[in-house]
Amino acid sequence: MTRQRSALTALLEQTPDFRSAQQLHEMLRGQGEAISLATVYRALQAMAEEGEVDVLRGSDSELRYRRCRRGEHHHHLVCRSCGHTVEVTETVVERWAARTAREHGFAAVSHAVELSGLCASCLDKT
Amino acid sequence: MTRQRSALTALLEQTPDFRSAQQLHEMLRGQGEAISLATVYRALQAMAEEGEVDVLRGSDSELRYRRCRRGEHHHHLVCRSCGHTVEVTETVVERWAARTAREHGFAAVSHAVELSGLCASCLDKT
DNA sequence: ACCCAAATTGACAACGGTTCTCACTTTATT
DNA sequence: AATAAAGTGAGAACCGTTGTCAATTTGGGT
Ligand SMILES: [Mn+2]
Ligand SMILES: [Mn+2]
Ligand SMILES: [Zn+2]
Ligand SMILES: [Zn+2]
Repeated sequence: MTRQRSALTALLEQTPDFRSAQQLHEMLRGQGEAISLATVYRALQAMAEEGEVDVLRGSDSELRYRRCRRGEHHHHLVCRSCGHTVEVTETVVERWAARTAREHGFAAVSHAVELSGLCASCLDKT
Repeated sequence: MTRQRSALTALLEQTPDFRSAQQLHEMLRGQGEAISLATVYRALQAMAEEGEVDVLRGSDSELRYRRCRRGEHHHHLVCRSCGHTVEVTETVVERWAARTAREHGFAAVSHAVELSGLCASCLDKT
């Protein structure tokens, strides 16, 4: 565990919304940390493989990362305006996915499910 | 409607699986069509905006396109080995998405749902 | 068929996020 | 302190995609 990694880990711990590698890098620089962009990318992808952070790809092509509270499998409801994120755990979708796969003779099926909309507070501001 | 566009349209019509812009370009070149890669990109993105083709982004960062049979909203069950694609229309997920959004005070919620696994024929080959 | 404005095309440069390279520094172990 | 292994930084390279702009093609009016 290096200085750079623990700085990133600490930052993720106090960042509630999904952020891109570049955003996280800027945030670290902004608070005086000396760290390179390449290191941020490497650390994030290592954490993602370990399941320590969740990865999300928006409509654009850039990945965004988040330290999620619950360790178990879940999905995200993300505000497309402010980024506010709600973790959603429910078995309805998992059952649907399993049933659909079985009906079509598929196996080893994984699913990608994300919801994006406008959160209550963003709706108030209009 | 130009020569290039109709060639691409015809190709998509007889291509059952999701293909990338570059793959489609190579296929057209392979059958003797003179068409540039930029034109393929432009045509595909126009068709996507018109809803004439569906767009899917896999684990990598490249987009894949497919002329889907049903025009209404649906999801895809894709074989990660051979690309074989099944269109899935069911209301379970839509209801779950709407309910979840409402429970958390979100509005204007859209959902991205994709299933990927191994199809029956790919399973046989093992 | 001809004219012409508008749309489309092709070759190539540019872009943006990400990954690679490799010399150097830091870490962990003895 | 000595040493091997792991991590880092700067910048180049990568790759799918989008932009540029001159040249070509298209379609509607005549
Ligand atoms: Mn799930
Ligand atoms: Mn749906
Ligand atoms: Zn919001
Ligand atoms: Zn298959």
